[in-house]
Amino acid sequence: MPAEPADERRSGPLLQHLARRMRLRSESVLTPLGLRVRHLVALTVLRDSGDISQQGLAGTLQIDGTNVVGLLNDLESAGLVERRRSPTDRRRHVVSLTGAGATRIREAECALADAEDEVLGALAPDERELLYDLLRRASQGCAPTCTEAATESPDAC
Amino acid sequence: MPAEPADERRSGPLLQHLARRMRLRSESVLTPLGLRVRHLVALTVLRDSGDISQQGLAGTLQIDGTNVVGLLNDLESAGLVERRRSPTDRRRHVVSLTGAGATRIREAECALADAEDEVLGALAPDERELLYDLLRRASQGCAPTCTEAATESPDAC
DNA sequence: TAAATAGTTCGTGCTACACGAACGATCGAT
DNA sequence: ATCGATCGTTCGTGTAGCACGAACTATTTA
Repeated sequence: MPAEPADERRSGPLLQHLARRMRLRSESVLTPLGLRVRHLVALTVLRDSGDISQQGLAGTLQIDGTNVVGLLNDLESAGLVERRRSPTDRRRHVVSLTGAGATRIREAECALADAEDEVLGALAPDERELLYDLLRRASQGCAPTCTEAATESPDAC
Repeated sequence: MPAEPADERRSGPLLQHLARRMRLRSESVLTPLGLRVRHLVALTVLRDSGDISQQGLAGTLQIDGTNVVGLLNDLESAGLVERRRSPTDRRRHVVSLTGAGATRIREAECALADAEDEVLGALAPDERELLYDLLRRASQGCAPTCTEAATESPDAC
């Protein structure tokens, strides 16, 4: 047998696992704030990527455009985001975070402290910060639409 | 207003976001291997945490015990895991990864290379390795059952 | 003017799960 | 030896998240 038993460890399954645990923990905490997890995900994306069209948001969140409508209806009726018509293309809506939205995100993040403590309890504070930084950069890296990368597939496995 | 606008950045939403992207990307790749994402998550947990009861697996995966049965039925009929009665408590099933299961994980991880490249494309190879290490340690940290921590809630936010 | 595009609304269907009930096998306590 | 609790199993039911398609309006582009 070969010495190395194929060191092909992928983050995918671990990401799924931790995300599930985090989601279950977060839901009960977020409910009193009138938010679902997906709302907070959308708000966070919006905060990190700035103004964006609904189509762009659908691409980033990887959800169907028709479902973006309902998601934004929730957030807009709560005053957390704003839909303005794009001046350059009046078909488009430019979605942006409001001041209230930014505040609500901070409140939610604060409320999530316990959930994060439970799920990431094994990590030291500086490690959690490192994790956050990696996740944020990975998230922004494929922000606009990764879908365009579907063509290239240099599978050298 | 205070100088610091509350630097309460949480990893939760980013975890959800990236996990979703990763899951969507992974599904099509895993299908030819006869696996769903949740199967690979279970196998990975099983590999990392060693033998475990079904109840313990339900706690770690945070899914209902009745659904663990079906999940393990899939994996066992594919020869990837084994159910043996515990010698100390014959009510229990001790679930363990088989050699074929370990092999299949490696195959799956290999096949997931493209998906990971797309989702984590913004990270350098050593950063991805770092991310994997953090995720794995966080995952193992709350392995047995975090549920016991539900009682304590020293919310000092 | 015609065709394509962004967003909206509605309906349909699928999948993942939670949850409860009922059952057999087994353990623990009495 | 008996009884209640526990583990795993099977079945059924319900719900939530989403994808997908159709039809429509407003707008841009060819």
